[in-house]
Amino acid sequence: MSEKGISKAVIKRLPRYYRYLGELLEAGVERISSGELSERMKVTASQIRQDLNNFGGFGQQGYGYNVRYLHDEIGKILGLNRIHNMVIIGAGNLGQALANYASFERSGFRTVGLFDVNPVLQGVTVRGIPIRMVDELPEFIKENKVEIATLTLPKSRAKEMAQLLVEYGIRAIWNFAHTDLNLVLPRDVIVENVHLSESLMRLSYNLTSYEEKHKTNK
Amino acid sequence: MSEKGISKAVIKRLPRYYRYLGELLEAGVERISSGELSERMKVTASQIRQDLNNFGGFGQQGYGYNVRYLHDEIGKILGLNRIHNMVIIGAGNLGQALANYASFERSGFRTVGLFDVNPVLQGVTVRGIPIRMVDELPEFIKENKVEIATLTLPKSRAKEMAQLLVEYGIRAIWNFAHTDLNLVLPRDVIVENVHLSESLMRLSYNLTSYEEKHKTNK
DNA sequence: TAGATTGTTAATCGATTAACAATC
DNA sequence: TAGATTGTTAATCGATTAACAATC
Repeated sequence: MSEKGISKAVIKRLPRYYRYLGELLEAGVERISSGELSERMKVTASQIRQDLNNFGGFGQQGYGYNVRYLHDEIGKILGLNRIHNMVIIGAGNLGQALANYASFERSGFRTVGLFDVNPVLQGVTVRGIPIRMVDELPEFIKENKVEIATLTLPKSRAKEMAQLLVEYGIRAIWNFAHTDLNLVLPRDVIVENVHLSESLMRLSYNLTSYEEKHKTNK
Repeated sequence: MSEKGISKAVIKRLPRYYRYLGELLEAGVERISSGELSERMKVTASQIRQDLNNFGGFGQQGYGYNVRYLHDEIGKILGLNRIHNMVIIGAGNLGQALANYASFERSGFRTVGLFDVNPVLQGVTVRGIPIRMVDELPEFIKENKVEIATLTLPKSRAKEMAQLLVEYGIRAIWNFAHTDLNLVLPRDVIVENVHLSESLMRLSYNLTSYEEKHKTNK
């Protein structure tokens, strides 16, 4: 019953399939073959079929895949068929920006609380959510069945806060701090990293190496 | 002279090496072996040596790597040894949050302009940067030698804006819109994606599949 | 010189692509 | 039934790890 050993590479692609299927759905497309989808997404049809077959046979020979069905099934695999309660820890610029992002709500990710250590922020509200102090966290997490904590704290404070959050019962951390939390947390806690500065460095690498490559041609 | 064919997997790891070396540097560590570094970073020593040797021999047999030297060399490889001028297109919550991020500045990424299509925002300033209207873009990009555009626009507007930016001379796009720009842009334009919603879905997948796996044990 | 550790080649492992039999 | 397209096995390709000779 339990899926096991699905590779990270496959999981990484699932949300993109989900997005394309959502767009097809909106466009009123009813069925699609791996061949057609492969053209749109610029991946091989073989990869699409292999990826999907990690989770089951969603298609039908001679027909292809029903768009709505496949979209919903991938949604279920991704856990989008239920509500996930989140708190945001760190109500600085990024924390507030994420709290304002209504679009996560549509996929079932509901921000129920916003926390900070700075007393000046206490009571300030963002999109109707008041900023609370972190000492209220243990109770809040239990009462609101919070699964996910978004960490938008400076790296100096992130590790200890992550450990506290886990003590308080948080199951997953969406980590925006520039540090590797997974090395200090139990393995059964999910950590998903968004390292913006690293993303920017990769961009910079590509920019730089592209220029290097073409310098001689000028 | 020109590096070619460095795999994406390697490039993805470079910023992390850079971060660890920066921390060692701050901690006053002078030299480090691939073995020691491998323990800290939880990767194999072999991988570290292989990765680095894509770019040159930075170490010394019997000694290891000089921390400062290696840090600086990786910095150069990543293009962090010069200033990159950026504009942010889309001055909503996320755009403003990114404009407020002083820490990118320290790696040489300088936000010189902030643009939006909404006239209501015209003249509002964020961290001293006034929000401008997009019709000023062509001139602004040329005058300020802007290389990178950060796209924090709703997906409906992202593709056409990306195409305009490229016409205006932008060399790279840091894409926060939920859409695949690379499919509509020339191949020599660098696109680095930050798909927050996809990141959240991967987190949700891991959370869900972990629960599935342990459900039976209860 | 002896010990340590790199740079690099070879072996293994995993992921992607190709091929095709199964089947709608 | 014939045509289309999946599900799945086999072949290829690439990335990671192991091993070790080179060398500081």
